[in-house]
Amino acid sequence: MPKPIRSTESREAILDAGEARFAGQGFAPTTIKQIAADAAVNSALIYYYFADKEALYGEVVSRLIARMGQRMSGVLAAASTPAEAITAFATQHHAMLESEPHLRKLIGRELIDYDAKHAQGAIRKLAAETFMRLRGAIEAGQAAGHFRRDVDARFVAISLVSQTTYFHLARPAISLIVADGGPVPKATGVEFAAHAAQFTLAALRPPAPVATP
Amino acid sequence: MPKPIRSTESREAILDAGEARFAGQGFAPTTIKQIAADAAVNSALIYYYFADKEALYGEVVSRLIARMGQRMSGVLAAASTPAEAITAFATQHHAMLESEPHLRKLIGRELIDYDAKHAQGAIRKLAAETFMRLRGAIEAGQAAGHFRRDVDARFVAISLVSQTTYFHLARPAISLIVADGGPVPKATGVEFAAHAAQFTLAALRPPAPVATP
DNA sequence: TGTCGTTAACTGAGCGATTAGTTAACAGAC
DNA sequence: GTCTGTTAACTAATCGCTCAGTTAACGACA
Repeated sequence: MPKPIRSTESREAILDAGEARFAGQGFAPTTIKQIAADAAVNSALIYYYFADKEALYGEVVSRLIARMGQRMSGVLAAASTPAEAITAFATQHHAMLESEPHLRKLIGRELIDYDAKHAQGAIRKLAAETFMRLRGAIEAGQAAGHFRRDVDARFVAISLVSQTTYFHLARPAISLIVADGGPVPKATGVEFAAHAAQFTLAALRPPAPVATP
Repeated sequence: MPKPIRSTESREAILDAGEARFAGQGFAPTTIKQIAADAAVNSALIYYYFADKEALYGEVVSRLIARMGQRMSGVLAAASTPAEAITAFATQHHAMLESEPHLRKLIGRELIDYDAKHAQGAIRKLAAETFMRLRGAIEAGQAAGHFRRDVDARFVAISLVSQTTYFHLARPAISLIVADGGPVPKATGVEFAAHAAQFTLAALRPPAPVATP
């Protein structure tokens, strides 16, 4: 039977299917035939658009990280004070990891399995744009005297990111701690994101000035 | 020709080889033959000691997590004040992740790929013993009035663990931030662990009392 | 308007290599 | 002589990837 020509539609479908499969099962256990079936496409077509399985994987990962960077950069750009930037970042970073379920697994695996080699470019951009914006906000707060100055702004930014990220990455362990082994309630995630922001702001609070008699 | 009988020695060798391979490459890409070769053992012997590849993997992961829990519990038990517990935990947790290179990858993958299902028991024990000790130290500090009371001690403990863990998990990304893409210097890791402890203690510092006129 | 050439999009069939797991047999210890 | 530990040889299945084609769309030219 003849085949309808979908052109770039097929390519997108392959990328979407690949994202879901690679995120859900990992690289090796995912088969080209699975992706083809999910995308409703002949498996050979995948090799028409992508050099091989790994090249497809690379595009999937890069696309996802770029999406994440754009979203977080937007959040930071919209904040009007350093404190607000920190709060907004924590809240939105958590929300993003909650709403894009593939993110946590795909990026986690890319970092662990491949030392981010497929996403080099995307991660470099993430570091240069999104992370730098976050660091800039912290340094602005330090310059204005709202935050203590005796901490490395880069370290503070890492501390902030680590909290929201880890909460999602280590979900199965967290669930034992906050939910007795059951699924972590959505409200708890929101609470924790708020905690991370407050925690960070509290750590940045300048020490009480010494009384000058 | 048959080899001399090594019994439990062979079993241990298989577990060790499995640990290195599963950590280095992940579950699926690791083959039974590779493990057998590394352990200097016939591949069929693996099926003599373990039901299948997955059962072997489960034992490898559980053994590793148990080792980690024991070490960290010891660190916490040795601390004499809540503040010292926090500092010691951060320092030693970092040191452990540095000295046991398999930990980061194996546990990361177990959390992401399998929702910790192979390590259920080991992680449950970790949550009940090690994590509870850490939480207890924080609550003791709150009870004694050294730490502010308006934070959930469980969340604080997660915030602390997340920082040291994330630093190692996201190493390829961190290297772009603190080392311009090169390998993260050992000293930077130590500095960050110290930062995490100070950061946590700063966030726990009670707010300056309001002057009562 | 018709038709011819070219190219992009797509497919069915299958090769070659790999792998988890099995089996039947055997050596040494007790 | 039986049980534990160990092995070589084998199987059944899977999977990445290639290849030799087919089909649809489009532009050029008569």
